[in-house]
Amino acid sequence: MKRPTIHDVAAAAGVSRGTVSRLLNGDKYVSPAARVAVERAISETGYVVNRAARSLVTQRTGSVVMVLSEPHEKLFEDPNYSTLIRVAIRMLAERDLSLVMMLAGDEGDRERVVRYVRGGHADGVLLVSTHAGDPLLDALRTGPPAVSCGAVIGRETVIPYAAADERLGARQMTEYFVRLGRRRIAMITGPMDTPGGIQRLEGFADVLGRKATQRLIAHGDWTQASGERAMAELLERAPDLDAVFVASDLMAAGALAALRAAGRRVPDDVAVGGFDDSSVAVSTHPPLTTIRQPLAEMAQETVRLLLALIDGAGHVEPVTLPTELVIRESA
Amino acid sequence: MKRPTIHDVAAAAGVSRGTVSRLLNGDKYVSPAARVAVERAISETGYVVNRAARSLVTQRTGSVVMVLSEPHEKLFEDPNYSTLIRVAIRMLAERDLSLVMMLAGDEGDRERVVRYVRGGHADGVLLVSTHAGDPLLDALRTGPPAVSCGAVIGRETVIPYAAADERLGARQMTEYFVRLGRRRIAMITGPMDTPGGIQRLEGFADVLGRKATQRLIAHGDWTQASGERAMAELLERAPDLDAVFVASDLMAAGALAALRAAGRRVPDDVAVGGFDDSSVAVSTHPPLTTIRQPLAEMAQETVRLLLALIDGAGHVEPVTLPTELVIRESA
DNA sequence: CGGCTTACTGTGCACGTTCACAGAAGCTTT
DNA sequence: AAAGCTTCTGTGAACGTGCACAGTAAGCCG
Repeated sequence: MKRPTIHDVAAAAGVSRGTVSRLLNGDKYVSPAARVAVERAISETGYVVNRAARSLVTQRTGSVVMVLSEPHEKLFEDPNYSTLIRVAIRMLAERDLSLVMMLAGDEGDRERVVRYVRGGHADGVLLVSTHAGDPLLDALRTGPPAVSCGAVIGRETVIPYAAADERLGARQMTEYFVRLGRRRIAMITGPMDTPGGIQRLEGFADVLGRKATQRLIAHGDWTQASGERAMAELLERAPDLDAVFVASDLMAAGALAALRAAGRRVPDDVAVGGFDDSSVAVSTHPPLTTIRQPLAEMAQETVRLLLALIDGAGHVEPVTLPTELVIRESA
Repeated sequence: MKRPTIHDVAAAAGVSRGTVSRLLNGDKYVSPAARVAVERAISETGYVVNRAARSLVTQRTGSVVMVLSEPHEKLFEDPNYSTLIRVAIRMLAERDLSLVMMLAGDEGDRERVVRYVRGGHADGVLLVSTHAGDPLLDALRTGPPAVSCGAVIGRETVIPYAAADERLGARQMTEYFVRLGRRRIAMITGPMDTPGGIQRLEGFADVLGRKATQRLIAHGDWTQASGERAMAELLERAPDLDAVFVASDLMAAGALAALRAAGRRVPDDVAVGGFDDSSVAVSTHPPLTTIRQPLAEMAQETVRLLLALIDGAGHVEPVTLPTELVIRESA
């Protein structure tokens, strides 16, 4: 039992291939009579266009590829990806585009992605958590349009993006600590080759100025374990700290564990602030005071930019969205 | 600048299309001389096969679709999906298959999935968290092979799956509570139209027999909020409980919050056991004693089953993998 | 009535592969 | 020396679609 083709539909409707094709592609020149005949024929035969055949002639694939650049072990530890994936699937589906997922954690993966994209297998590329200097970036300069959720360090002008105002968020948290009367405010940053790593530290320094000494700054890699390590390190270097701004909720969960192990009470002895307002923020004890990123909107805007480019827009402006302080119990 | 085709490669190598195609598809009849010439021509021209053209003639698409059946709001709240996605992408990539993601949360989504699959746009279907009686199941009876990660209630014999031994895991936790000397052991289950909902309750009842009264059982829907609600409900109905087995770590995180709100100490007053050993298990306070599911292996086996079916295996046996008790601080 | 526009329809070709087939060349067997 | 393998190669057809183009019919205008 073969799948019906456009020929079968045409025959059943008593018209030619061309007319069926025109209806399918929204051409205006189809008579009402032909329209109903074809529509009936389509539902009778259960016809579905063959994307491969269509791609072959249109040179479009009907799919967008999401490239996840985290090394494999850490991938997805952060629940934020979920929102992005969900929103992307939904928005693309409305345009009849499907979402293909690829990993770019190691060299082999990256090569595969490049082959895939260069081979014309996707109409657009959705970059996620791409680090500065990723060799993928050069390889993707030619080919279909690419956008990123979150800026790509060093390519801000080349690769359009939608992102939260990281720097603003960091300022909001730091100012809040200051308002609370905290004196020795430390920070645990993300990796310094990601926008979240760099810009959240910048916002922190914006507020504290020269008081933001190296001694009070430690670095993590977004994982919970790294947050715990960094916190232990800070407690050693600066036992008198009374607040810590952690650049992600997940790392903050690690920091809480380290503080507990050291016998510090939160928020009494040490105030803790996270970033993201992800689902872990409410499952820690105490629940995290954090900075909310409008993740759904970011995802939405990112996809919107990509769709615009796919539709032929020569240039689109990056989008920056405001963050918001969410006060819970950790500070 | 057009993309090179197989013709260009053939011309550059001084052979015919056929020879290039044979090399590409691993046919054994290619002379060593031709082989090197073609390989050089491929790398010189940067040739990549056009999947659309290939699909057209082979009737294969080179892609597998993962269908996520959770309603949209809850989707991905559980970090377990991450592992599955990651493993699936990797394993499929090795076979040059790409992973397409689709949602099947509402009627419109489901229709899209059916059209997609029926239209022959995927070589296989990977079902995730499909609930009993999902209309999708009937629609997918014809078409490419489908497997599920975790059994599909009511279709265990029709849709092959790889799953953890849910019932065993529930027994392990319940027995552990008994060993600890707990007397009034309650349970918060998952939704009763999912295997995790049903079988974890069965394991619980296996151990406690008639002591597993309705009064000590509450139901959640896997979300953290539902865990919190269910715990509050249990505390009301059975204030004397001294242990609670929660069918997922995420719900257990919610239960911990409810217990804390009620002033119960964990594990002193109430022992809490989770299920999954997901990332939230270590970010709660206290860290959760839980049942580890071998998620990576489950994902791996699921994909393996699907690949076997795609390769033409007429029938494959479902796989059940053992669980393991992980003792932390909550019990 | 001829010419011009508008609304619609059918047809041939191209897209880039794979596959079946035919055939050539070299080697072994009868 | 003929016949039969084995190894390798080239060629035509087919996959199902969209698009450019040609063509038809009807309506309108002068």
